[in-house]
Amino acid sequence: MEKDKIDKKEHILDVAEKVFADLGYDGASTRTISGEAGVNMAMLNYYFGSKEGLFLAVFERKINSFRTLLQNIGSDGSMNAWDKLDKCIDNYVERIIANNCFQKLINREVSMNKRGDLTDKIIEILMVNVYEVKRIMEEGVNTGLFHADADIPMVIATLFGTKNYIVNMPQLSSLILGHDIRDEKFMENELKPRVKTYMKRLLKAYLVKEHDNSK
Amino acid sequence: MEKDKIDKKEHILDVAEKVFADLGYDGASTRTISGEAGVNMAMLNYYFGSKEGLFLAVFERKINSFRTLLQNIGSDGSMNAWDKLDKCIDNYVERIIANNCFQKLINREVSMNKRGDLTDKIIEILMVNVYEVKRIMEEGVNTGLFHADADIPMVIATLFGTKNYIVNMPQLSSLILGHDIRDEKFMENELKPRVKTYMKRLLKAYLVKEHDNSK
DNA sequence: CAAAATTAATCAAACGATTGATTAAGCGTA
DNA sequence: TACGCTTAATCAATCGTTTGATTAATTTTG
Repeated sequence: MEKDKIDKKEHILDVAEKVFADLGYDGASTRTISGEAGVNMAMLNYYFGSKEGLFLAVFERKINSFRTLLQNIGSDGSMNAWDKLDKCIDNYVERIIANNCFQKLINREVSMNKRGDLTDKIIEILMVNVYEVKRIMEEGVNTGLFHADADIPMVIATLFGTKNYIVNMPQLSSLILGHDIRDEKFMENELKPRVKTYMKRLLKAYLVKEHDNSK
Repeated sequence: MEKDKIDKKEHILDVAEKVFADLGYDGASTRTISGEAGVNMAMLNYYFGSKEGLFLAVFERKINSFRTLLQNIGSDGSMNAWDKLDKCIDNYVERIIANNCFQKLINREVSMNKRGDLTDKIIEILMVNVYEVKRIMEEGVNTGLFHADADIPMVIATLFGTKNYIVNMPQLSSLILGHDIRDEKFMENELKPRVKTYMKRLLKAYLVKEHDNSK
């Protein structure tokens, strides 16, 4: 049936995403990917032209689904900046941890300076989300809800950096947290709510007006 | 002069560090490294045994100087947990931003899942520093200085994650911060003090006892 | 001290293994 | 049969590493 054709390509992309994330672009050989996917090596070139073509296909498939990630929480008039920030955190924790393989891929690729055209595209898309968060935080400052001296750009670095650290260095954060974070159940039932709660408390403590931010 | 002989190994390590940082472990071939260093290919194996040995030599040279630094802070009886935390932040910001190439290299390799022996060694070394910071924070909790409900492992993820984010994704953080962070002057005169101040305020706001951490 | 013996450093060349990619033959279905 | 899919076999290139020979430096010996 023609369905198998489509599903096989998707299956290859699924496997390739994971292998690329685990081993890096150079470390992931076409033989490893095809072997893991249970298909003949030549199928990769047949479907995607080349290794780089496969890599790009992995990216474009995911990136398209990422485009609408933060669906304009900022423009929702029924929420104040605190609620919006909470919603951002919730959405991000859910999304990032669910796609942690791809997240590792993104970070490795961006941290690598080569392959500039692809990197530029990734950054451009990532910035859409960054600006959305930034806009919400600045709204909080402007409406007087957040601390006036808050360093918003740095808060963004903390928000994204903390979750990146957990996702990108699972061996390290597993040791720190005392559990293997690659365990699905622990991830879903404990880590996700824990990260959400922590991030909200952390940012709230810093952004709240009452505390002294000038020391 | 006989100095050249000793300096040659150091020179190879210098070049290897840069090439590894630019291209990654897999991407950096022994031919590229030896070529860039202006030495014969066989010298890498002659001096360091293997490519992996060279990589570990690069790694250990950098990490060793930092290891004792944190340990001295933790065991200093004249400081309380707040002072120690401040000092940790100062040292880390100075150190990591000054060695951002090396930091990118570390993160890229640790984020990989396979190649166990090499990654395990790196993690083992990194954990020494992590545990030292963790010990200081737990001291703050146990002595009643820090908030009892503070999520220390997550705070560590924030501490390291925020800095990693800035260093690893310079293109992104440059856009967020509004300046090119690869500009030496901006980095030294503005970014470093800014990150220090921010990290101290952020962690203090979260760790301080007075604020409500239970919402 | 000078000649001889030993060690260390360096090199070009080549090793076997693996890389990404291509080929031509075979397969199943319409 | 004809066409899209799949396969094993094979390609040249590159990988990390090893080799044997050569030179430079050091030590030992007479």
